[in-house]
Amino acid sequence: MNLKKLSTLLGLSQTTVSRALNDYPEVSEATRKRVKDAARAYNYSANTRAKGLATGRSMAIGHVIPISTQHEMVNPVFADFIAGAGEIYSRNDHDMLLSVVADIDEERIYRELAAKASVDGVIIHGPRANDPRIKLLQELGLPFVVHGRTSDEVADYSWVDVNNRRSFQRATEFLLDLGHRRIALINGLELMDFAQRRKDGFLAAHANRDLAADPALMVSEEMTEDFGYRSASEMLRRALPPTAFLVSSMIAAIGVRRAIGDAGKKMGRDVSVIIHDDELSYLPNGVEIPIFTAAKSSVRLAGQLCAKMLLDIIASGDRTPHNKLLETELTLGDSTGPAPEGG
Amino acid sequence: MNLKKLSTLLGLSQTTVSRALNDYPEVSEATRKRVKDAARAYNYSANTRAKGLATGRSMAIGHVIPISTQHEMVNPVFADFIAGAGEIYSRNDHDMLLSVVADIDEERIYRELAAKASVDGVIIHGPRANDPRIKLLQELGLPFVVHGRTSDEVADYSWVDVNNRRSFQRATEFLLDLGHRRIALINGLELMDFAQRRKDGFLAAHANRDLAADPALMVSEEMTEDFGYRSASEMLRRALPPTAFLVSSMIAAIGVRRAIGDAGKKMGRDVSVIIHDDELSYLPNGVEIPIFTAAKSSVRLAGQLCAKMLLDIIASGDRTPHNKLLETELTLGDSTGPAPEGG
DNA sequence: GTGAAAGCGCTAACAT
DNA sequence: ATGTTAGCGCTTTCAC
Repeated sequence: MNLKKLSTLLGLSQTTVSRALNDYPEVSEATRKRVKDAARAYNYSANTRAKGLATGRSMAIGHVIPISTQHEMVNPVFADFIAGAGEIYSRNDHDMLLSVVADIDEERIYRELAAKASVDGVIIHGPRANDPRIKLLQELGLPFVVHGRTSDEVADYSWVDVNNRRSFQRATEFLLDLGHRRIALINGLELMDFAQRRKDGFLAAHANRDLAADPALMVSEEMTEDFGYRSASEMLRRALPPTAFLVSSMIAAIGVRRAIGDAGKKMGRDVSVIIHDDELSYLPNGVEIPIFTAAKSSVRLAGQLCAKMLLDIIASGDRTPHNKLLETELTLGDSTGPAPEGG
Repeated sequence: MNLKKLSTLLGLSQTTVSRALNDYPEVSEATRKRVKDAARAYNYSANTRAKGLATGRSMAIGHVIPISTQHEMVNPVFADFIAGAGEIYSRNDHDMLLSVVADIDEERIYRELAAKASVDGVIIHGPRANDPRIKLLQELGLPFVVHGRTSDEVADYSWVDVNNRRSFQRATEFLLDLGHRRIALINGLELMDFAQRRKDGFLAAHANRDLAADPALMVSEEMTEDFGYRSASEMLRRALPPTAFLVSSMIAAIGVRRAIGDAGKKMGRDVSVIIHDDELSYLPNGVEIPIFTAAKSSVRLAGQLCAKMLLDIIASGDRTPHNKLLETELTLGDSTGPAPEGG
């Protein structure tokens, strides 16, 4: 079924049928109803490509998922982010175009997306210091929203970010208040902006109490489960092992948990850094070594906000930077548990 | 830059330029080179929608990601599956269209994808018994490949599946050979085809040795971490707790591990059900309670195969069912560890 | 080996 | 309130 057939069937012109379906005001209500009923009856939907060609818009948003060349690994938070964004897109009749691409090839992909005009805008993930993608997209004139920020640039682009610094500062303060003095920070690659901010928060919490964070307890690498396992195992074998872990990713936290189990320690309560009143991603259990991880729910929310912001920008044609900093909260469950043995 | 401008620039007709770029044989090599160089220089790529409109093909594959209405949860294996499929698509100049949709709305989405002609084919995930989507897509004439199978239908559709039955049978046999007699099966919802097959394999392994599987050690539910934690905790509190766990999902396995830790048991060696010579997803450590999970690598491979099969089907126009059963192997690491205490 | 022209299915001026 | 027409950017006969 296409517009031509449908309009012949109805004894109307293509124009009128098109206008009726797209809610143009000049069409009479009687006609509109007749047209819409017929469209439903014949299961008619306008051909995406023809519509896009005529309007010059694709009604699609691109997400470029860079896959680590080293580990062939997809960052698992994408699943939740994508789910959040996808929800917004389908609610606004937009499609989501996914490009899974080796992180080396990212620039080429953006150029292609722009040249082929296959999307109206893109979402950028995991910005790095002085990220070249931002300049590129501005040059290409392709609207975009960054999930995260890069510290070293002026804020001349739109972004949505979790307040990483503050949430890690508070998480650290929470552990310090419990009496922990040897807190390990298992962090992401420091060239990633979020890892840098989280570390800042971790250090600030110590500094505010005139304590020194032990550099030997701070590691940063690509966040694999193996990395969590290796680094935590090594730390736990030391004469003075850490009494708590602050872990920057869920995946690495799995490895950390395994290491704690192997070391014969009890698993700690998981405390999540969460947004608003969203639920905990882990249930609490007996506290001995607390582990903090970022909650899935916040990632999903970030996906929704990025998507909404980008659609707004595209619809309004307004290219002045928008941004949104998501404040997080610590949710601690019903009891804070005992202080660590060695003080 | 578009074809018209490019051809004027070159002093050629649109036709010739188009033919040169699309490797039509009748164009002279000299012209082809000149055209391709110019295209690169001006960063020209054919507009996706115009090309699609002219050819009647979208060069895009749809993936409908159903999100559980109960848990608002995305099955995390999608990340790896998508990564595998995406790799194949980009290698073949296809786009991937993702629709994240409440599982209730799936049918509507398929109808729309077909009506709007926004994709050339789709991949179906997580087939259930007598899955209505299969009939629907056949009716719509939209080419598709199913990731998984439904047991109750004749094989008149194309699918790619892991040999779930056999891999779980072998995993169970491995545990039985180690001396385990109380093996827990933490399984997915039994209305999902894969869960049914895995259970079959589990039971077959017992039956082959004239052993009876304890029904109280077999649970099935939507595979959340919480489910893994709850069910394993409960089982471990019993007078006769299980000595090994066979877990149907990585996420649930995290919960199971947590429960094992809480119960004061040591974490088991992780043994993965893997395909071919792909690497282990977990490193082995001290054995006490073995846990089996399906490896991520197999999911990625399945994504690649589904994608490749679908592209082949579309290219050839051949609608006779193709299928592929992926055989799995157990990789056991370097030692099998001690038998369980209570035999 | 190259070009002219029609047409893919739709929207958007411009009539009426 | 409805219809006519041109055109979005490409591919594809058909002609030379």
